[in-house]
Amino acid sequence: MTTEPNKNVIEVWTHLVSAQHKALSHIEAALKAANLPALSWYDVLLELDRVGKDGMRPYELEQSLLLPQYSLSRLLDRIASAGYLNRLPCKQDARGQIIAITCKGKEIRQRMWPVYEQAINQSIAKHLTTSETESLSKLLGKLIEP
Amino acid sequence: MTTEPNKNVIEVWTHLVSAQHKALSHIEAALKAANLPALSWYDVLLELDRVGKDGMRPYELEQSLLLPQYSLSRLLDRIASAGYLNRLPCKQDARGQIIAITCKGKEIRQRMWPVYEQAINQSIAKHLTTSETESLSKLLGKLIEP
DNA sequence: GAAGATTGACCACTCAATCTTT
DNA sequence: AAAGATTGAGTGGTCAATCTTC
Repeated sequence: MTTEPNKNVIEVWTHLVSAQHKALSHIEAALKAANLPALSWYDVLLELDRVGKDGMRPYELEQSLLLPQYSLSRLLDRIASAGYLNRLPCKQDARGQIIAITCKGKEIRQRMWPVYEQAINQSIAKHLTTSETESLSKLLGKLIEP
Repeated sequence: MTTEPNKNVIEVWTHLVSAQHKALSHIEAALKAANLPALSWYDVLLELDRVGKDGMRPYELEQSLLLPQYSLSRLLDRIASAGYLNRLPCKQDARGQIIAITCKGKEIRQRMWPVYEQAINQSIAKHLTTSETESLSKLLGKLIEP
């Protein structure tokens, strides 16, 4: 809480970067080794799967994923090209569109999850006790608060 | 430590991504707003500044930074073009080279640090007590261990 | 004018291939 | 053959500009 230099604060930052990098590399490598799409695709497909067949608007996705509009636009292009989602015109607002997951998209997401989950467990759970996991989750939560 | 699905483990992962993303965005934005180079340049310049005027070999830098060889090679290109480091032939091993920070490089690194530090403090210290900071540092440390 | 979304140009990262020296 | 380092081609991210509709 002080404004003076604090060694532990710097260390939190460097450890945060290293830990995220290490876990992410492991997860992406596991997906690639299983011939599955990248993690960014999973995030999109998960959200679309949750809202079901009525789909959602891209600007709604922006908020849950941490992507700017132009970046999401191109990501959706690629996922749509692979046949995992459809883009439909939006009747309420002709500027926008509705994106909805396809059967093929649901299927690939289901195949991704076990690989993803196992990689998360290996990156996180293997290093911590149950109680440490809980503490870490709470502390990281504080960093995210506005 | 279990192999069964654990809600907190997933939450640690998602919070880790969000927290790192939030802090990184803030830091990069602060550097850009001050018309300073990106964070990746700082990491290189800091290592070079530490070893002093004798410089170091690129493959040594690879280990401290989390970059593959080809990625570092291009990063060094850019930093050298800006005049912040010199590439010198290596007499002991003609395959390699020595990279050393320039005066201009030292200067820009010194100008980057206060901006960087303040952004870290705003991203981390503002959200945590001293004791929480210490705990978080230790817990994140466990994730990095091999 | 503002919001939803896309695009062209540019920058940075990745992979595999390459070159030189050991 | 292995290690240090670079490069060409392809991919993804970023910025500013643009288009359409509200």
